[in-house]
Amino acid sequence: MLRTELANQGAAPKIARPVPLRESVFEALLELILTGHLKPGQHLAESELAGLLGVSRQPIREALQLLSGEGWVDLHPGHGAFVHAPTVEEADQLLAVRTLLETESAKLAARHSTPDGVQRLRALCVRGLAAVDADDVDTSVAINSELHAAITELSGNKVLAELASLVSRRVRWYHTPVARKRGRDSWSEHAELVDAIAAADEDRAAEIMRKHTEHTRDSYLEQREAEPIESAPEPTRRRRPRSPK
Amino acid sequence: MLRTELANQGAAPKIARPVPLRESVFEALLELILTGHLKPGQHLAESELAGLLGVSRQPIREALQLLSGEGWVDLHPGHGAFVHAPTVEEADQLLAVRTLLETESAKLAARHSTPDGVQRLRALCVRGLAAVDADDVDTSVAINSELHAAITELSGNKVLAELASLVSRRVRWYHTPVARKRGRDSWSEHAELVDAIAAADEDRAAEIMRKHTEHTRDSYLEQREAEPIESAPEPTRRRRPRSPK
DNA sequence: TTCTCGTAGACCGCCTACAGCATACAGTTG
DNA sequence: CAACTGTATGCTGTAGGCGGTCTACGAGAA
Repeated sequence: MLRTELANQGAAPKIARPVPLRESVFEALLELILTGHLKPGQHLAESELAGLLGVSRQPIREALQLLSGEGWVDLHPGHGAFVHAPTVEEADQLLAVRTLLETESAKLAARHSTPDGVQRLRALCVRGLAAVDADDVDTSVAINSELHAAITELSGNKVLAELASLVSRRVRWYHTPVARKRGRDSWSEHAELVDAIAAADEDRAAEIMRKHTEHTRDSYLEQREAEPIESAPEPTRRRRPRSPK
Repeated sequence: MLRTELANQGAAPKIARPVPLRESVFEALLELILTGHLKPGQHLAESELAGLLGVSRQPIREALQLLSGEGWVDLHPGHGAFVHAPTVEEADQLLAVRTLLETESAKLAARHSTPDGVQRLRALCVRGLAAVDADDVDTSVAINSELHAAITELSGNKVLAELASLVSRRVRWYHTPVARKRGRDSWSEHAELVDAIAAADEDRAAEIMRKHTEHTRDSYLEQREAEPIESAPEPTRRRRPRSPK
């Protein structure tokens, strides 16, 4: 994983707005966190990451700040960065907030629904079902995210869409394996949801979305004990300060 | 405004965890933005700010990243940082999201209300009313924020509280002068709200909060034309790239 | 006059270097 | 054997500097 490799991720040899290194680093580190190569609670030494990615500490620092802003890592001044270690309590709260934001989005999407927008949603539903039929879990999860993002965008409230997107990304960290369990159910709920949006039935859309996200939550809670998130062992080189408060 | 001045803002001569310069810079820049010394749309040259605050460019860069994460400035790769220029559309959306988050917080706060927590809220109401009686608008606004923060914390959902806090801070940028208009009304609504929370009446608390935030919104909308936010004139040294997508 | 092109200046993104603090460990003392 | 202290090492936070790019501006051509 060399520097050139990182910098050229944009494909085009010359881009009008060159993608700053920090964004490539951001993506790379997030990938490492989501795939579990960097475990929750683990201390992230800047020099180490710099060596690993073949860049200097500077872009690493900036990427860590960005990651901190989205809640992926915790920054403890003077102690460095640590991969955020989600607690079960926090996961519950995130899921609750997600339900709140997505429900409102669905309501607004129904209020402002357009034939064009509905058609986009239906297309995503088709692709999602196809992925489930093909047992392609990863694609199914990806399209699921796309669908939810499309609904929040259809709501017309960009601020709401941004927050929902943020929270959803965090949630996905916890419950990706859930999709394996309830793939088909999830997509039939999606179809109903889109129908409600197409009919501009705000209350029904909101209600379906609320139930939908709560189903997802329940599935997550069920299998939480089955496959708990693995954390880094406590003495991970550098300890985080007690009661950071 | 020298470096020593910035670094020693923590008051105590020796702090266990030395506050990194970037956080002091963050506060300083945010203050400059909120007070209008840095106008919306204005280009923020790193060297200039570094000279102004008496630090090197590094902490400035990191502070700008943090500010970007909270939506106060926009970072355009290769073009630098610009003070975020809020549109009326965005303000409306922020206010709508605030209503959503605060309403849910009030509902949860009523559900989880404790005598101890309610007492804290009442104390804040008393102080707030006192500030209004003394015509101390700044203090009134500050305590208003404290009260809302206390309610979101009482909800027991930290994720929700954090988001609500973030959105509220953004909102306050737009409507601080609103408080001047409807100070007393606002605090009588607060009192009702706390009563509902004390009575553990979820629906009533939610409804009061919804109306309360919408009143605030209406007041803001009314005086928006009266005192529009002043922006920096277009040619502010460096232009931001056209249509960043 | 208006458009194009070339040049100069300014600024950003990144790298390297250094000072200071935090942690770990070994030696010492009770 | 346990607790404490001094020292060494690693890491963070900040400074300063370099190369490349973008903007602004003036000269020349249509």
